[in-house]
Amino acid sequence: MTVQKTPEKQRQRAPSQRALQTRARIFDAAEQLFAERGFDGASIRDIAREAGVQGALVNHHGGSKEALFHAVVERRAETLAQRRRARLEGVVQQAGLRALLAAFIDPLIELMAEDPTHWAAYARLIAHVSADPRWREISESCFDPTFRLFLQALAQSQPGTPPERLSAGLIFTVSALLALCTSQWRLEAFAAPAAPASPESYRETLLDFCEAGFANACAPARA
Amino acid sequence: MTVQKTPEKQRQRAPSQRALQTRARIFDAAEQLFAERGFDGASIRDIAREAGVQGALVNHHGGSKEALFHAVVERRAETLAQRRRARLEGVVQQAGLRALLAAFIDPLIELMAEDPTHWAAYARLIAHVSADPRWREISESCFDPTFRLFLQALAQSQPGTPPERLSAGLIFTVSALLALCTSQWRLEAFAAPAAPASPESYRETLLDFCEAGFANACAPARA
DNA sequence: GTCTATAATGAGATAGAC
DNA sequence: GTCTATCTCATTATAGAC
Repeated sequence: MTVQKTPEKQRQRAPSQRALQTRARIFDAAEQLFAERGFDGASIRDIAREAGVQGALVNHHGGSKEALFHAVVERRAETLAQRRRARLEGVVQQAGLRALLAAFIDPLIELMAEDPTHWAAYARLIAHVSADPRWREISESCFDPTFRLFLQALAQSQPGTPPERLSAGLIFTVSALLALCTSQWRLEAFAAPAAPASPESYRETLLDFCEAGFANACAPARA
Repeated sequence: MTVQKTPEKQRQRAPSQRALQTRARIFDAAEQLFAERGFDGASIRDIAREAGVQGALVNHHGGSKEALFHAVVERRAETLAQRRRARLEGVVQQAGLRALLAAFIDPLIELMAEDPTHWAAYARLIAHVSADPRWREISESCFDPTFRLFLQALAQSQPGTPPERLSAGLIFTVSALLALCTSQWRLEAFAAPAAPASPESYRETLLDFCEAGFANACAPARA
């Protein structure tokens, strides 16, 4: 199906403050519910109720349900991508594997720490988009470019590694990162109840895991 | 919500061959569609059409939609769990990390190789169940017991490791395994088109990645 | 921009004949 | 066990008053 976004009518004048707030509330509610229940599990009505507006307003601001989903994902994608690019550029050529992976991993973890309400939901949303081939287009436009950027940097860091090993390694890293962001409850279910286990310590564990995994699965020596 | 399975009426007589085939077709269709589109994205009507039966038959054999979902997941869960337990028991005490992880990873990969039509769909289904807190009960009954078994074995293999590091490591491993099973398309999208990259080689990469990751993130020395 | 009202469709589930 | 027919409700989306 073609994407059919809200047709960009020529705006007569700038939207009012109230309209912008309404729009933001609708987007926040949609983000929350799409993240919790996925695209099919969240209805426009649910979103309207969560946002405290009438159902018709959701269609007015978001267009079709699919267009709304696209818009909600795209809303924060550039923020994440910019932070990742900035961190990547801050890593000098020979900075090593760990710094490279941290440049990919940390932005999302940090955004979740800065604004958990929105970014924890957004992380779940990314997980939905990544898991469902139906949203492949969104992935390609929002996340793949950054992914490829890191792939290139990793190729320079691990010269001679077959490209399919590099991409597999980064895919494993992404999946582990998303598991960490979306399955806090699962982590807590298996950890000892005594140890509080801070987010920072989990970030350390993830980085330890992926750094060594990458070094071993993507070692220059291997063919 | 309580699970509300199909009430187990006293059977008058054994089901006919035809009935069993119908039931299997319905379950296969449900497995396929739940795997592709998730619980909410797959309708009973879609499942009936895919199975080539009338809609009412789906309710007859599967009960409510939720009960059908439960039943479809449970149908193959014990097969997978048995293979994993068998492989785990075949690993002697000091066999090492790699053998332990292979005992967890290989059964699913092998089942997918033996019967791709059903088990590739089932792997996607596991991914849905694992990602959605709504199916936590299913996870707990179908997959968590095996998970804990491996956690114990890993604790013996890596003595002194904090338990939350062990569970995090195994969760990362599961997520990477599921990514490998469900995102073949993504792997191929980033790999060089020249290299065919067999499933066996991806299994190797995954094992290399997780073994080293575990060894580093769950090293006995760390506190 | 926001509301009410409603159209049009599809959903899950069941009754009852065969 | 299987089918037809149908109930009831929720869904997305739009029309049109304000």
